[in-house]
Amino acid sequence: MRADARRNYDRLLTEAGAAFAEKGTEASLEDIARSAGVGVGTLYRHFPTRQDLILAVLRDGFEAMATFARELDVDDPGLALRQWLLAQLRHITTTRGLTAELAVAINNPESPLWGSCEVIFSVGTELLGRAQKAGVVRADLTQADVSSVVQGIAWSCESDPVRQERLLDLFLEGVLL
Amino acid sequence: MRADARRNYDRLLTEAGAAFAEKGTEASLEDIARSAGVGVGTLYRHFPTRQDLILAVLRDGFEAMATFARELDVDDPGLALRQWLLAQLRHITTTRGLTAELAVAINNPESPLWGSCEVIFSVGTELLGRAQKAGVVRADLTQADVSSVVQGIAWSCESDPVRQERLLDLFLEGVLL
DNA sequence: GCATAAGCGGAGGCAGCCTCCGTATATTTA
DNA sequence: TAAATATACGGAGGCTGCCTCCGCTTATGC
Repeated sequence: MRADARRNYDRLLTEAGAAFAEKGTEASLEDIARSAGVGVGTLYRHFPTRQDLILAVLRDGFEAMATFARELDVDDPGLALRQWLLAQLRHITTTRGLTAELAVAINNPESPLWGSCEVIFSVGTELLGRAQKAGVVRADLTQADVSSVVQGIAWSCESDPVRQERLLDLFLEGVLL
Repeated sequence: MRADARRNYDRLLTEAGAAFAEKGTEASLEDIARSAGVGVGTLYRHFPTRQDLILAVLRDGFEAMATFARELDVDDPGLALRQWLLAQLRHITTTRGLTAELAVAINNPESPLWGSCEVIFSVGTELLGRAQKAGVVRADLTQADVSSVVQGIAWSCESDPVRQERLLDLFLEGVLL
């Protein structure tokens, strides 16, 4: 790879990382090219699709993550696992787009979307309350917890209902008394 | 509201529902207007933003969901809750966009994105394995389960790290021995 | 230094977003 | 029922972002 190509590649990666973190993964590619000081043609030659660019940015972050993971305390595997998961949460969150508005709305009465989530929320609360009264669900669980977990599972296994069910069961086994 | 306006509103809602289910929430609004047999101007008058349209479609579905929930077996609250959550998963999944490519990739060796997820996956497997060997995590848990749950939590509480942590702990309490 | 392979960049065609306003139609009034 | 009025319609047009294509530039090897 020619020296100038390498330089442009690196600049694009840096700028893309900043842009995605700030504006989400839908940030304008022309803007990214501009702030890297190259033409769009150059961007597209290095990263034929947006996906490719996102992926390259993620890969960068992944390496740092892996390093972090290898340095975690070996003597306390439970704690280490937890720290690892937390770090991942943080990383995913900074690179993820903004599609979560609805997921936020369902737990936030201030949101303009709240009104139409209310029915669902109250019905869910009712069912949860009943299950708790019957003593089959731990009492400290809130409807907000439940809806977030459900949203999350739905999203993360969008095209695999079998996995969705498995994860839901995993969650419930910790929740059912 | 004038009769023709009502008619167009309903048509738009129907077509939008179909389009979002088929192509995700990024479906072209001009296409939706066209298939509803109205001009884009009409679409934008009724639904000033894409968000408004998505919301209206969801609201439609929510009503059916609430009806379903009210009919669930009162004598078995645990089962009723589970059925309710499953129905929600299904509903969310059909209306959600397609941003889940990465979430899928991390559990799918066939995906073109798999390569760069591999490091993360193997490091995670390592940490999980250690925790399991130490007897602090149940043995039947897989790395695929963990990464899906983490992705899901990250997404569903994107802008609220406190909630993220709480949900993670909820999950772990069911998982830790 | 020269040849040439490698890389650059931005014009241009296309698609989707959203606004604006002249036209059309439902509803009200007399 | 016909005029008056309020309400709603539609699509042209301006704009932004996507992606391709190809003539020009520059690094590299001899």
